[in-house]
Amino acid sequence: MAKYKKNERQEILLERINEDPFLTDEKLAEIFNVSIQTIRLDRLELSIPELRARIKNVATEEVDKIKSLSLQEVTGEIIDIELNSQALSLFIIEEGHVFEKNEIARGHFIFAQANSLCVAVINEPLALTKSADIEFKRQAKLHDKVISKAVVNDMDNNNASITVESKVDGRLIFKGQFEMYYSNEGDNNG
Amino acid sequence: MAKYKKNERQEILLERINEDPFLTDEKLAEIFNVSIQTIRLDRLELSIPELRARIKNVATEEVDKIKSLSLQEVTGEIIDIELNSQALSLFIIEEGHVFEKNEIARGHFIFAQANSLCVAVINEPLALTKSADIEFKRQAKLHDKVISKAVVNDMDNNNASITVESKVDGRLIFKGQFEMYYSNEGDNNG
DNA sequence: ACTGATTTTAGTACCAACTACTAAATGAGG
DNA sequence: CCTCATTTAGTAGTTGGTACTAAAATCAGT
Repeated sequence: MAKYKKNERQEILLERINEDPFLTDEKLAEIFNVSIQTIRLDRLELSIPELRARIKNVATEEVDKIKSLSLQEVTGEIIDIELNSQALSLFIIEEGHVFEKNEIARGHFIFAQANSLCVAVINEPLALTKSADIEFKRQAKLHDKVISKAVVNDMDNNNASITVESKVDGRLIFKGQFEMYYSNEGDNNG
Repeated sequence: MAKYKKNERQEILLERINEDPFLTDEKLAEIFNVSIQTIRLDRLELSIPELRARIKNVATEEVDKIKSLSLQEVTGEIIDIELNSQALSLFIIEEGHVFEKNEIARGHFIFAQANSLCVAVINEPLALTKSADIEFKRQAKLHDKVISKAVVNDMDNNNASITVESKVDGRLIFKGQFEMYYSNEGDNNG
């Protein structure tokens, strides 16, 4: 139970609280075998907020994450659109979109961006994907900015044919040919 | 500022706290134009925990949600697998997977299930989707149980050809032909 | 209008987990 | 031994409550 020096203790304290933000000063005092006051002094010096504030931070952060996830109804941000003609979207690959081990984007997000764009470019209340021919040309990695471009080739008889190309740094990573069904009845998309 | 009756107030209280768990009794008292004691009585009757407990729940629960999201590396639960041959997975359509307005599953989740299954069935450290031909036969709706079956047609020269069929209640909703690249180097999938 | 029950307020004591502050005790180095 | 840094102790005050008692207000039925 050798006590740490101030420096050491504060370093480890930071780590510990990072690992588990739910530790009270009391427990931390036990862990480091010092008084509560010392822990409080440490937190003050390191400007680590108190337990409740930490918990609240965790809670609000996670709430934000959930919100941003439900925003993913349309994957990617539409940056230019000419209805029934063509559209452009940007999708930034974040932690949630990649495989942990190799940081390669999961294919379905790339697909989702393209698919969402197809739905968006069609100016009708109902738009469903009927079929698609897709090709993954190269991998997208964490933090890549994927630009997707959809071009409507033709639209008639409630069917639209759309070509999508997705690029990272100008290099093609994905290409897809989408056949969509649309209708002015119904209320939404798919 | 007509005051609600007890029943009404408690119903709305529940909703309010569900929407925003960060409301103190004090603020709730203001909102409903009643005393703090009344709010506390209400919470007691409805067994709604106090603010701090609520926040803590959000913090811990949402951490779990994030974890379950990373579990979605494989979308759907694999229920049977014969490596390099065939596999079966179940994917239950939940709130997060559908368009709010019409409760139709977003296509990319259906695609993701199929794609993940292809990755899983290949018993190699690296498996990437090269291309796919897919067809959405009919819509999947909220709470549907989608059963996906992948059959490996052939594997050679680091390329696998896989057919996937997804069904709800025995009816085909999705069919896809996947061409995968695999390798025993690298460490993961895509 | 009166009564009895229901609902709402008020008020007190207590709790956890603190902050902010003062002050005393303990170390460690020169 | 003296001194400065570090640690500990202790007090008062805060937030957002619980648990409890009791009074006041409101409502419902006769």
